Amino acid sequence: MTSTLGYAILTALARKPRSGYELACSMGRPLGYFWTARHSQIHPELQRMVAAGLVSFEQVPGPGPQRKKIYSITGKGRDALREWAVEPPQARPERDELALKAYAAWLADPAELAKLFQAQLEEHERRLAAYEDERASFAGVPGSDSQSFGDYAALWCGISYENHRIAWCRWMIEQLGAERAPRAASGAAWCEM
Amino acid sequence: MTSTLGYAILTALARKPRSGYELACSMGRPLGYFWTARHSQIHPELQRMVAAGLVSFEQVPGPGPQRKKIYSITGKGRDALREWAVEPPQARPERDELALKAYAAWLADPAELAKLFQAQLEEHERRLAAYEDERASFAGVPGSDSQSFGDYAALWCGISYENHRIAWCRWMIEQLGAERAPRAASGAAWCEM
DNA sequence: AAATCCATGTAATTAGTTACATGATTCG
DNA sequence: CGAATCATGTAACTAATTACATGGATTT
Repeated sequence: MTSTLGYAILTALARKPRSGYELACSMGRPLGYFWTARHSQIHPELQRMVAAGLVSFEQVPGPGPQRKKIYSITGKGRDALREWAVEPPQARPERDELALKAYAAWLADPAELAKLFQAQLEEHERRLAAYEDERASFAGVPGSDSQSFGDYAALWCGISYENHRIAWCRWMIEQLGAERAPRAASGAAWCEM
Repeated sequence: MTSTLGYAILTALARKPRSGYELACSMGRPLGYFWTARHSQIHPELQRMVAAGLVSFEQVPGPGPQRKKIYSITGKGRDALREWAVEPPQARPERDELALKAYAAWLADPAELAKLFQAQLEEHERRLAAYEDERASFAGVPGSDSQSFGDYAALWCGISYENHRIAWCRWMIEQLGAERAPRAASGAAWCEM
């Protein structure tokens, strides 16, 4: 019915009403970890969704030229979101530029590539630490019918993903460091996390 | 210099010369696992890259209206690829529709959502099995200066990713099955793979 | 006074998908 | 003889980014 961005907006509005600005810049934690959009994409999308009856808005006198709009999800929007949530995701092909660089690793300078993977590793370690901090604020797994279950489930996914990425970066750095030295297949340790 | 698609094409042509058709449909294993494009995107890109001197082509009498073109990477193309390989990847924001659905899980029907994650789980298990098959054809880790190191590195990434995804899907199914029953935080087993 | 934040929009461009268009060869 | 495969291209459209444009309120 709407684009995936539309549903991303609906998941945010289902939690609490927001302005387009808030949607755009608080497309940081946790939503921004798995879906992002700029305000230039969000504002037109909100207009379409108002026209489709999925969201409504209310003008409030916020700063700026007095034209702050607070958007809320409508009953129709909530129904659409509920239906969408259980439909299979449209298989968007994975595009992983770092994997592509790894695929071309054999003709690159190993030391330079190792530096690149080191920087990526540190970035993923930073993200993992931030996710772990957030996880620490949960006392046990929320029930699957509670709002915070969504937060927790997405966080679980993020932590698992960062762990995978960290393991791969470490392995790459190790391999690139061990230039020319003969390597044994590391047996049971292969792909171990 | 070129788009990322251009570099994806160069990584393929650096291994062996190919026609546009072969590039398009053999953007299956292993390249297709982390970068894909349709022929309608590949043909114009090849034309641009010929103009930029990154690839060259040779007409050969293949089937069809005799106009099969075999593209090869040029010295300039190889240099560009070498440089690109060690540059930091442009952070393209992650867009994960399944994580988005998980984030909206609290207002969806748990049984239906579990079915969805079950289907995803099976898909990832199929892929993992295919990757493991490919991995079995390697006798140890190739040296980082050999062409097959690229294959192996990308495969490692793929296997690790599928393992992460499988673990998350299993956890989601478990949580969605345990409707309403009180859940203990599964302690040390949290996010365990 | 300048910078930053809050706030909303439009325009231009790039990337990517789907559909349209053509045509020879090979296999059943 | 029809379907699938090999082969190359263009056109239309959707999604997303970057840049342009405006302007009040708050902080330094």
